Amino acid sequence: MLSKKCKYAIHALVYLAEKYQQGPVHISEIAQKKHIPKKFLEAILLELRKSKVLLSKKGKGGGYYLHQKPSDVNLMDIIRIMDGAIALLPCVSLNYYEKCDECRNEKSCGIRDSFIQVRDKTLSILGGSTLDKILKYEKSMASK
Amino acid sequence: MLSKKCKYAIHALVYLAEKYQQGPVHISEIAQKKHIPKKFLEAILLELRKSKVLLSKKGKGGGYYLHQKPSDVNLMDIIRIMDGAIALLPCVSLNYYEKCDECRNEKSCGIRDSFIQVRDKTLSILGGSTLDKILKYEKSMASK
DNA sequence: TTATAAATCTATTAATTCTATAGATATTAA
DNA sequence: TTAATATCTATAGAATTAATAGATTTATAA
Repeated sequence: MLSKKCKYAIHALVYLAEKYQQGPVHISEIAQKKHIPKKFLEAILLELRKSKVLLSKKGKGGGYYLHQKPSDVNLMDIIRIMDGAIALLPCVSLNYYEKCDECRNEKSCGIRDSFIQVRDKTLSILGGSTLDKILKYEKSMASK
Repeated sequence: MLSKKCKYAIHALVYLAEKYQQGPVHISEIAQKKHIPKKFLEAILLELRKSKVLLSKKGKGGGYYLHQKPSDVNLMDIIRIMDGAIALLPCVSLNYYEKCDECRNEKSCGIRDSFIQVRDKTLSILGGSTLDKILKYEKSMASK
């Protein structure tokens, strides 16, 4: 399961993709529209800014906005920033690998093999899920 | 990420699949061979017994053993028993569904769509990963 | 120059979950 | 009757998650 923090981050980013190139958006606006606790969202957006996903402008008329085009931001990257590993086992993670105590010979571990498959499929789907595709999907479904 | 409890459960079950039809196996033996804290493993095996995955025999010469053939036990079922939902979002889970506060119209949510794909691929891979296949894989790799 | 509105930073906390352990009890086989 | 085993109840420390509070900094506009 993704953490709430991560889920909030995704929703906030989809909202900012909708407002892409329309100037900075207030935290309060996002919090209200997406039903996210404001103070919590504050910390989330700050984290996304530090990871170069967002840019911000302080002071009056300030707010947050996307650093890149919506087509350059995907769910895989967001989840890794907010929650860390995507793989279901540490010994199978590409970015957050940790050795497993249970098996001596990693290569012959039949458990790993299944989770490597899950990891690769998941990365492929999430890596292809960009903010613009998510928006397009929502607009195509809204008319139905 | 799977919990350690779940990972321990999988390793223990693979071990019991190896000893299938060779009588009950002691907790201590599994704990030692798989490097799992004994008392923790105790709770895990008890949970698997209550879920009908294992059977047990008390007293001298007792222990735990598989209730079904190794080909009838798969990772999907084990993970659901130990950790609950497999889906990455509650609003996309088949067995542990929960409504999402962030989106009004679930059907038109572009985020859900991606996670439904991840869920289905994951279930398909894990559902097909049975204990006997895991064992076969290990034996085929051990000779290399 | 000043007032205001916004992000930023530091700290804290409540709740929950995870991981693990301790000790008493029940059961079975020899 | 004894020893070996699972079973049950309770507990607890650690880590993580989710959320809040309040002070500070920065930028804009009047």
